[in-house]
Amino acid sequence: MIKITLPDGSIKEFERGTTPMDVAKSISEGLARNVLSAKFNDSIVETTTPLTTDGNLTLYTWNDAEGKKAFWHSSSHVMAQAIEQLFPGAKLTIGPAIENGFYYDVDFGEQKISEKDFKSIEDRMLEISRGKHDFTMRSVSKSEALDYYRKSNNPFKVELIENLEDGTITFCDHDTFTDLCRGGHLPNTGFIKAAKVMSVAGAYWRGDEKNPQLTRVYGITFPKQKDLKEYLELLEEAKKRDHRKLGKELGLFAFSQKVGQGLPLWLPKGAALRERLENFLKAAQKKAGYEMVVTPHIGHKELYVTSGHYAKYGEDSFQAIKTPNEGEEFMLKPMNCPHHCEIYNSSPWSYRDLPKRLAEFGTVYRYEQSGELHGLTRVRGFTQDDAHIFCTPEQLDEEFKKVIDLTLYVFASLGFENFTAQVSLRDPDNKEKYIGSDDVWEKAENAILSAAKEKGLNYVVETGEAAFYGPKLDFMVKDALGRNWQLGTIQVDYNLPERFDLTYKGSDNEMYRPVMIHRAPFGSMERFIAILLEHTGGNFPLWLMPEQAIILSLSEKYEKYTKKVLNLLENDEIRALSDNRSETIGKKIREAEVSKIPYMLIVGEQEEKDGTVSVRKHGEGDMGTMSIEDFSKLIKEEIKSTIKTFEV
RNA sequence: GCCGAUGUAGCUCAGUUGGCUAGAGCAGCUGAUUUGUAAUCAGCAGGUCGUGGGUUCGAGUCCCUCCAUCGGCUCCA
Repeated sequence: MIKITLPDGSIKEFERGTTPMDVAKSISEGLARNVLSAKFNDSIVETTTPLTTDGNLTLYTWNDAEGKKAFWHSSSHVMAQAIEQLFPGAKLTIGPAIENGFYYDVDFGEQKISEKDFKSIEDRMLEISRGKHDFTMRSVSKSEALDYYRKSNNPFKVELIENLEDGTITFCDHDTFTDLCRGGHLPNTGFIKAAKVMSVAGAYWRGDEKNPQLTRVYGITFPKQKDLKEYLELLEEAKKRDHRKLGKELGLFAFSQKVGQGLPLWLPKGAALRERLENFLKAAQKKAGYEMVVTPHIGHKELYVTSGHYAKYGEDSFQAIKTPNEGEEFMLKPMNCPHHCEIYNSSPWSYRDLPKRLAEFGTVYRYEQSGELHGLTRVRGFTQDDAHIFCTPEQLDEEFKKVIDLTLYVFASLGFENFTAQVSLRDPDNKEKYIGSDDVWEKAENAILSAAKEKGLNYVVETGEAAFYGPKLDFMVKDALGRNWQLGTIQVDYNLPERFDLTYKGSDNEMYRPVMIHRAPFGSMERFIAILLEHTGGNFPLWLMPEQAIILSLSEKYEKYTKKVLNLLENDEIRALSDNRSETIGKKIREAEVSKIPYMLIVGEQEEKDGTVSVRKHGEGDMGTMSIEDFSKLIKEEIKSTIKTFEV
């Protein structure tokens, strides 16, 4: 007999060789019907794996992330089988579960796959599922495994197996299908009741551009048809919050083929919105001891040779601009740091002057490959809410933590609660991608890790994600479709101070090297506004709204009173519009609702007589009649409650 | 840049197997209406069908080039 401990702490005895499925059955028939996968002593096992020792067992259903993972991982086997049957000769590579569904990378060889084929793949998948084929794992020797895939002429699987250790290799079989697999499956294919092939895309073998390109087939499956329907509806809803669509509808920004791809044009309402955001951050930065600077949009090539950016990005950036007579080369600035270093160098500093915090809303231009551009989130010309802090090594820790506070303040003020903090470190196996010595990198990485820890940030560590001159702490936020974007960033840099020979005089009259912090709480105005649009669906906090209220007159007869109300609101610095057209009030309300104006003030005979407005709130409806002063007060209170001042 | 898809009026979309002068709703303009909480009525105007080439008696429709956009990959100072 063995002792199995369940998550609730209870311990039950079972025959040696009992399976997780048997345990589920012993608890309840219902659980047994719903159990999808299991974890035994920290490793994922099949529901049919015989348990031979005492241990902790967790059973997973569709409601657990692990359950979904097993579901989708198993589904990728089923899709692979369907593809193999429909596209004979297609070579399978890898097919993992992802956040929403799964994919399989396939070498289709000469065959083509497109959206037209999706339906037949889905149908075949469901056909296979209905067969209720068991997933069964078996161990194979390395030579056996290699033999199997050499015979089927699949160099990808051969390569994978060559990198595996003999004795650890397992295959998974279901129906007539066999795949190299580590495990973690549903009991059988019958659980899959709904299947959808979502899209195809090119993907490089092992994620390397130099390798051949495979076709990645994305799919998703569900235990109920209804779940699939809901998922697709959710995607439709998310599309309504797409910032590209909202930005156009709300008149915030536009693009022009003539101006060039990835170069946003800010329309009056969008420009005003940006300005409000800038002023919000400027006020906080002023309190935090930053000073504003302004630098040009171009810089001499030598500037970037010094910074190292030229060596790293010179070939892959907008090319140099030349002066007509002297042939001097200037680059469009891709970042502000070199300019700020030269501001630092414009006068000598004492340790007493530090930290020096230089801030600039600096517009930069980067050549992003055309396929990488994406609305406002990935553009070729954008404005960073940039600042560089030059401090002594002793001040670094404190300064870094202050920047975390500022960033958290920004995020909290704009309602970004679900962000991920990511510490991006150097890839220790690819040191040639970075500049600077090991010693300096170690110092910088430790500074970030300890600050993040001390601030109690819930962070993940990603190696190989650092900037080429230093490690970073990034604040990632998801868009409407769940894609992660880096917004705020804080970076520690010992390298540029070296390259620009930045110095300060210490208390001992010796010269020292300052440390530099690069930071941008928004990241860029463009990306931040894009993500904010997707989070709010265009219903920004009242203080940011292009228009806060619109006065809707019942008929042209009340034009005079409308003007009076408008004037009073303007006196109170409320951004308001008026609509005096000879349209029905229903139409005016509808248009105001569609354009997401937070408050509608309806005025007619009664209001004019009493000096009041009839207030309607966007998305909510009639709030009743109140005096103009009371309405002003209402607006002011709402703004006050959503935006707090930054406390240092 | 690579793989796949898309591109018709300001916006959302129709447009048969290639066949008369490319349609609709909304927005716009003109007029009527003077309105009480999500679309008043009528009329008018608006398109080199993304671009350039080709096939054809004939191309929005078929083929190629380029451009832009969308979903991914790679990249992201």
